Amino acid sequence: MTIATQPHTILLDEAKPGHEYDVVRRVIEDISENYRDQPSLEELAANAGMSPTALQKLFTRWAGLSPKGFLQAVTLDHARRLLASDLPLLETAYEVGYSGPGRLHDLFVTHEAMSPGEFKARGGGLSMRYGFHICPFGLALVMVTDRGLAGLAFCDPGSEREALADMQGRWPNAHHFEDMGATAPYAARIFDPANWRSDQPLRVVLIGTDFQVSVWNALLKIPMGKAVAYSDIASDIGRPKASRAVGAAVGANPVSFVVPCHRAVGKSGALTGYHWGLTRKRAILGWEAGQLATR
DNA sequence: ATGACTACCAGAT
DNA sequence: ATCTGGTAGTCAT
Repeated sequence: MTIATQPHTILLDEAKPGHEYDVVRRVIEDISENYRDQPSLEELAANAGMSPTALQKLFTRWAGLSPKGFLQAVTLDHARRLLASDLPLLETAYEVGYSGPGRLHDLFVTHEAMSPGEFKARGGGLSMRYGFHICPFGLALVMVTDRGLAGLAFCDPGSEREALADMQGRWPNAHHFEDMGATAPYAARIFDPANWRSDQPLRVVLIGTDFQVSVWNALLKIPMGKAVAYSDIASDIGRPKASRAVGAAVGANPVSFVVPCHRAVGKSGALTGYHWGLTRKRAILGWEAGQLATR
């Protein structure tokens, strides 16, 4: 069924990159609501209020993938294939310890977990610097400590307060202050694949319960372009029946995108949920497919 | 009590 | 043959 979208006129700032994702997001919503009847580029463009060629260009520049390609990349069948491919990969793939650097997540991440004591302190004695940055998926709220990246959240322009509250609530005892200068390099490093290099691994600090950390650790092992079922993660961490609890832990991941919680899907390949909005999950998955295709 | 889960069964298409 | 919806196990918060 087609939603009668108002002929919303975009008044200002159409060229700003932040608004680019706005357009893309609407198109993605459109696609995911109507993907069953294979909307044509013309229809999508009409709904978005722009010319087919303009949309084609914008979308492709954004995702590295045409709207059509994106449509396919986010399909159930596709997700199933990602799942089916090689499941043993979780067991074998990378050698990872809690401390040693390793090749994880094409982004190249070094991660360490905070001690249980530090976790219980709920951030006490920790300084968190934060900043908002435009990224391919809207606004990114980046939070860092002197030990590395501790938080990454998404939001749309206008809802910065909520995102910040959400994040700060996770470490209520920390000293939070804004410092875009400190966070900007992280944003640049994270969202531009050109900067994903092993010689400067991204330092990440995982702050959570033991169970959560083990789940996030498992997520870190999923390479780009692959997906894993919650139940697979459950088996991987040695609690085959805890898939539901795994879902909760995945959902609690404070470092979204970097810890690729978007690559966790239902056993059927269905995208079951995302703390920062299902549309965003689709966007990230589609964008990743585009990065792979362009590589 | 509550889920970003699953396996399973009954109807419906 | 498939899809949909409800149900009953499960387990860390």
